[in-house]
Amino acid sequence: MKTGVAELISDRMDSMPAGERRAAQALIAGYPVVGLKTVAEFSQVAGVSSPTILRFVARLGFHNYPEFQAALQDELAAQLQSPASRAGLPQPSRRGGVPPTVEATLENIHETFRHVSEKQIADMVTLLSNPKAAVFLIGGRFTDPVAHYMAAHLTIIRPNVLHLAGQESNWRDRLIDMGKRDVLLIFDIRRYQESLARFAEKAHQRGVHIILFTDQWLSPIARFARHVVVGRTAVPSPWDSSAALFVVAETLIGELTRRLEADSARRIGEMEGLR
Amino acid sequence: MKTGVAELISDRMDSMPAGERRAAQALIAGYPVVGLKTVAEFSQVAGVSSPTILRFVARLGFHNYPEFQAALQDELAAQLQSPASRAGLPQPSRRGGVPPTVEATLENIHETFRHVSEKQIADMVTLLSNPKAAVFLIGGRFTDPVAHYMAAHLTIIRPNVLHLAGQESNWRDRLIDMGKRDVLLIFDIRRYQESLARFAEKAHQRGVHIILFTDQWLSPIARFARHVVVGRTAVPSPWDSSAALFVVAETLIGELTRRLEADSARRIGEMEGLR
DNA sequence: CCGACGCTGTATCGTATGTTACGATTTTTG
DNA sequence: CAAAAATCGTAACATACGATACAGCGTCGG
Repeated sequence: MKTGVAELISDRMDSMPAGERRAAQALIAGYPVVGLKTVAEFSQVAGVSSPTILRFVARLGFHNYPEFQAALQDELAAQLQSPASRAGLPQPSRRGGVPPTVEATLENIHETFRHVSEKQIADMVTLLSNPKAAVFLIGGRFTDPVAHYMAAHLTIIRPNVLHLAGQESNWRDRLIDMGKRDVLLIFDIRRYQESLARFAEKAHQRGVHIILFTDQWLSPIARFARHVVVGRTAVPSPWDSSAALFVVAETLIGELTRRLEADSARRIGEMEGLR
Repeated sequence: MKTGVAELISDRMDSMPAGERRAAQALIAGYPVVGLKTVAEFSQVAGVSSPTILRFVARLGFHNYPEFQAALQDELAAQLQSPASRAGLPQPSRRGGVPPTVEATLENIHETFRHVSEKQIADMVTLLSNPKAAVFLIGGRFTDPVAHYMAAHLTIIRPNVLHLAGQESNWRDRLIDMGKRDVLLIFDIRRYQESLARFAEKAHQRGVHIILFTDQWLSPIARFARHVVVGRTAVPSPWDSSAALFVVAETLIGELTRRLEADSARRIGEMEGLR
């Protein structure tokens, strides 16, 4: 039975000393190329000494280093030569390659983007690309980190970005600063938070453009939103998954960065100068 | 301009002597694996002598054999890292909707879970399932929201969970509370933050179990980590993507919830009662 | 607190590897 | 057809590579 080197590693990884484990991680990170280099180079990449590398390969069951390299080469040859190698056979042990909940997540992301048109994304990016208009972000109990993540990026590429966090009384007072040209990004999945809905309504009354990220059951805030992004959240797990919304957020960040390229490049340059 | 080795060969193939041409054909036939073997083996496969191999690589423009091998390795590394070559496009039916960056993200998630074994996940879950041991979470500039997201869930299903946020001086003092049984979850992708590394080292000296979420270039914290999760972050965008790490985090949350089902159900019940 | 064990790095050794010189053989050219 | 040129293989060489012995160090158990 020909068991792959990568599996050998993940099997015995935990029964290894610290140094050899570093070797294992370095090999996985640059698989399999670093294993084809010399022992000295390998050791340097892994940050350990040469003998540790040799002990590492010995623990995997090889009698010497060349034998270990030969195994890698055979594996590589088999992988590259078979034209059907694209289907994802490299892990014969694990069926489907990924755990079911991850598979569901992948499916969710895919499905989410089938319903979010590129035009919709472009429209939202346009809204966000006006540097005069302020951008506010807020989220619910589990989704606020996603809002935070998005805010961390937006702050870099454009001014007037504010993540509304902390005490409710804290951000409620920010309503006073919101005007017709401004944008409010809300993340809200079930169970939908009452406080968020109240906040959204007030903002809506002030003429703020609301962009809502929610799940397929639609937060009540959708009523006030200019744009609604529906992300699939169902996974075989006790929790809902926010991964799809996370990816949508990253996509918006990327697109907006592209759009503002000229301006944001100068801005980033200035920021570097301030260090 | 970096022209591939294979192209170099086909360019100059016809201006080669018979022996070197045999070498070229042998290399193309088993590309690039035979080129990574020793000169003697290469010569044997090609059916020529060692010096002929040397003259062959010299004609391609390389000064010596190791330089030639290094070029092959670089080429191979670049080829393996770009997902387009391998897993390719397993979904030819619905390639329409998703933008390229999303496609890359999906591929990243898939690839990430090829290297994270289920056993590794199970081990990490075991570490996290001890309610006596405290769990601390921290992240870098862009990844701290992911840590926050994970903390929000963990807090519900088990006690002694603390997200280290805010001022550096703030969480540094928390070291005093960390002991040998405790677990520290760190998210760190490039550019790796100096402050995080210092913190990790201190925690490591106190005997804390460190679980590291990083990118394929391995944060220096890997040196101190008991478990290292390598997430793919490359996307066709100015930013790196944290989506893969996000999904890993969700997976851990789900698995841990399942493991603690009995305890956490009672705990959640109590929480409901407190409203 | 102390002894034993295991892990890791430094230094050293033998050897396999890449490299070069030179002569044999084939191919080319006048 | 002969001489010259070019190509190729055999053999000797030097380097650097993998392998090993040993000592320092931290860690665990008594």
